[in-house]
Amino acid sequence: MFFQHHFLHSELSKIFQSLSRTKQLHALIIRTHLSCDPFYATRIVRFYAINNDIHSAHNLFNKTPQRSVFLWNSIIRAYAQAQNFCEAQSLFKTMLRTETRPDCFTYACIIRACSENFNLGTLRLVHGGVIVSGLGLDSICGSAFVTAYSKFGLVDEASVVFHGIPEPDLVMWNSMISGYGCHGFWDKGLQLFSRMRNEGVQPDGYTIVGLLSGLVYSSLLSIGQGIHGFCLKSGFDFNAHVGSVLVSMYSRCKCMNSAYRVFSNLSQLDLVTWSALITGYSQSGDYVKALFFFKKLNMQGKMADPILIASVLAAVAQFANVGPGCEIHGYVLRHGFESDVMVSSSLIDMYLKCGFVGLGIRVFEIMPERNIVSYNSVISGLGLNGLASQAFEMFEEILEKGLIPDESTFSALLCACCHGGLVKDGREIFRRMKDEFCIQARTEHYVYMVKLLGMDGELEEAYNLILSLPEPVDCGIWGALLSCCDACGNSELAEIVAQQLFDDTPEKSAYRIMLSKIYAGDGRWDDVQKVRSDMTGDLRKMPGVSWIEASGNQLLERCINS
DNA sequence: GCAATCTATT
Repeated sequence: MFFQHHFLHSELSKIFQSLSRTKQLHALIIRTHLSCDPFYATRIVRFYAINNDIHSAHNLFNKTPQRSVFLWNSIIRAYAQAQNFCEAQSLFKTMLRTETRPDCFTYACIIRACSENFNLGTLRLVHGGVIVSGLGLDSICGSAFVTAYSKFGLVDEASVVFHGIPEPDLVMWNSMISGYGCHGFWDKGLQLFSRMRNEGVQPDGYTIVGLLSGLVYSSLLSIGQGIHGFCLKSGFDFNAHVGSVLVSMYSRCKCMNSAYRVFSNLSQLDLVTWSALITGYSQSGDYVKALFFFKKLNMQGKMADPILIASVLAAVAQFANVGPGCEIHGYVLRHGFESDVMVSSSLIDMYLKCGFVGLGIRVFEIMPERNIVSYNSVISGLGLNGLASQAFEMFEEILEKGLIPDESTFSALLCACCHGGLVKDGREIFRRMKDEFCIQARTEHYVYMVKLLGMDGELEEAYNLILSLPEPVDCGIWGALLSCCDACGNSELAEIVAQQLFDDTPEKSAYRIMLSKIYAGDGRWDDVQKVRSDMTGDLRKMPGVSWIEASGNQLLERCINS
């Protein structure tokens, strides 16, 4: 008997990565009549869950009469991790009717499940339950609440929970800093970081990740560099997660040299880090490097995932060059990614942006399963290629199939109307979006409406539409009207619109260039001179360069604007 | 003894 116990303990201390080993161990425990012991049952339930055999885990749970809080937590967690929130919740409710009281870990698991399941109502109920059960000031439950409320975008509520805990632990600080970071409140995150250090709490990798994730604009580069400096001093740059977030921070800031430097110094590179680098090159317009690193990844025998493939295809689609896109299509077929909705939608997008409408539609037609994202890709691509009537046919198909159009669907349709000059259809679809589908118009929708009206000469109506919007109006919307004034040669309205833009965004030179161009068209050279002389230093426009590839030759076209 | 709250790429 002693031997058996000794043997079992040494076996249990190993991590069971294989289902067959778990089954062997389970059989052994049944033979030794230990299967009713909640200690062994908990371990085996956990092993089954790790090996994705939730059925066996549940069976064992059912057969164990004495259920400790550990055993309950294991089975609830197993369902929550398998995304079966219904079963997790129903087990939790059953648990509440037993004598075993849920502890902070039970609640933490349920709280997380509520946020992953987007169930705010249940989250609030659970919050009440936690307070009633006397765990209202517990920092483990508190951290889970801070994270959950943040995921719902309710950062203020998260902060109320955080400030209600008298002695926050490190995880609690980290949860709040991440909450701020995820919603772009990098300044509040930094303030909290400095408070935390003043109170003598040492940050860890999670803290740094939370801080860095808030830096989403290239104007925040120097803040990111400061945090990077702190990482170097504190030795956090060896942390794989921190390294990966540094790569993506520099990528977002379009600072690819630094991104690559961090990347090349990392000792363990996983797919997320590779993706961060490749996406960075893709989004900063360097598709050659994006493809180069994609190939390098493959040469190391690592397999890309749908997210990375979509990102590389987006890089290729920015250029009217279908060759590399076809190569990636081959890769997709070879590795069996064609059934992934995200991959197929990116392929459609790529082919249509490169002007290969037939190929894009073909990919769409053979997709086994189409969702609203795939339809949106097709509609937007058809619109770009001037095929507005086909775009509207697709819209009808969405409705026939019972799919629900979203904001992007209407964006794509309005864009199609702009390209085709379909003012009447544009007005109608804009009205239906609001009245019939109860979708609130966003900036991009107004930009398209203003363009559509303005290009048709209805400048006054476009202007009145903007005036009817609540303040502050996005500069993209005013900018759209300004370019319409340019196209219609209306310098009178252009002056009013431009003044609005100069007040809102004095640092953007594009609008000043546009106004000077409008004056020039009117022959008002004195005014041209005045606008130009207002532009000093950084506001001066760089000469534009653009190129297209035609039958293998690069045609370089240089336009001197200054 | 066992379960264990907070991290990165679209």
